[in-house]
Amino acid sequence: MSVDEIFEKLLSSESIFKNKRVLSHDYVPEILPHREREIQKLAYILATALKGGKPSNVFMYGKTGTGKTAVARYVLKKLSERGERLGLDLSYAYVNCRYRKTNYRVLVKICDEIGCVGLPETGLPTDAIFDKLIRYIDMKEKLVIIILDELDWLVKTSGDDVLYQLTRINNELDRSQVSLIGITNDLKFREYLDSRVLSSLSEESIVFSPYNAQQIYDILKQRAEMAFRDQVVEDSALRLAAAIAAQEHGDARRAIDLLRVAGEIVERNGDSKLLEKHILMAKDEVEKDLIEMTVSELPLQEQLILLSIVKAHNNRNGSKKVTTGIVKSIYEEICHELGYKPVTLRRINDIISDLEMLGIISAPVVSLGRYGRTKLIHMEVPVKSIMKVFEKEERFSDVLAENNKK
DNA sequence: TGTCCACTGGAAGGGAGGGCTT
DNA sequence: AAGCCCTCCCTTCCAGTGGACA
Repeated sequence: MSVDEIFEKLLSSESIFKNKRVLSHDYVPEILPHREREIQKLAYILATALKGGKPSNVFMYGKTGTGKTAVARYVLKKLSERGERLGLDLSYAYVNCRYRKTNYRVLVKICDEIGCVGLPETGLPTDAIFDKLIRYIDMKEKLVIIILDELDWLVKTSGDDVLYQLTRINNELDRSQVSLIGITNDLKFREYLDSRVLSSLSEESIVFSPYNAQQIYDILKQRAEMAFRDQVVEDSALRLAAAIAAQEHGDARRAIDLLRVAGEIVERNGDSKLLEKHILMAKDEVEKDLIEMTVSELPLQEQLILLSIVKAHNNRNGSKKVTTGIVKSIYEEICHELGYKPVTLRRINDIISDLEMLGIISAPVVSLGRYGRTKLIHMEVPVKSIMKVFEKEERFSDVLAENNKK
């Protein structure tokens, strides 16, 4: 089929989607099923703002896809609508720390969100940005609510300095006030925090438990009705998607991804109904895409280490364990062959930790007694998807060719 | 019971690539 | 242009450690 034909086909056939945007990550529906309790609690806390007071800081915990972000956005949206009607000056900033791992970038993003735009991505002292933020907020008499999503990433990579400053920002403000909402999916995260920051941040806390299959089904049903034309989606397909997502610790976002990708597959194939088989196809595609994208965006050294880990697993005869030391020696061989300068063991160790954070590998520290202490490295994703990325990279072709010979 | 392996992971710092202010 | 300060990736140095083995 030529490109023209593809376009033609897509345009001429009636889309199975009614409103595809409903299935995107940042869409917040009018009704959030099974989160009534959490919404109420957050609304109670934030309602203080409507009377001109400063709401308590809130800490929200819960695994990925349990609705934390959606609840926060939902309540904030309602709050600012209501605030507007009452003539209150209220604004909020949403920052996902996963994509802005430094203090500086988080601050710039906050400024950006509340309308203080045009700050450079790099260059200024962090303090200068902080001052700008304070001055901007204090310009008008207003309440600013800052949502810090995936806060654990920020604290793990650059400490809690900014968090500390933010929890104390009200001392610096004369006319305005700031409330913080911290969101994390790492339940052990509290341990990393300075106790002053923790107590200030968790004046209130809300815990989100994972959805079960029935609840995910309800969510999917709601979205499917909005997203697809009538009679397109089979109920069994929704059940299956819900079951798959429930297995993976009740992640509703994953379930919605499955539904969206399945819809795309249906459309691509020119089918008219979304069935169980499409969900299964979507499952593979979603996983593969995610892994391939992650791996292909890794910096050179991280790719080299990952390649070494994959090789170590391939070479492993029988029960030989893959440890940091083994990866290091294979990595050094590969660097030698390809003419790269190898990084030190200390750096390798950090890279292994990074790969673990990304979920590509698991690397718990174990003690082998007499044989020392090390990380025991396992693959957490199919090797095939990783290799697919490396095979496309010309710079690795030499090592891979030799690998195939063996 | 103590030793000692093979690391782990904190701390400090450097230098390349970049932007801001003066 | 100089002098700061930023991030990112990396190095050097080193104290700390769980548990198999002698």
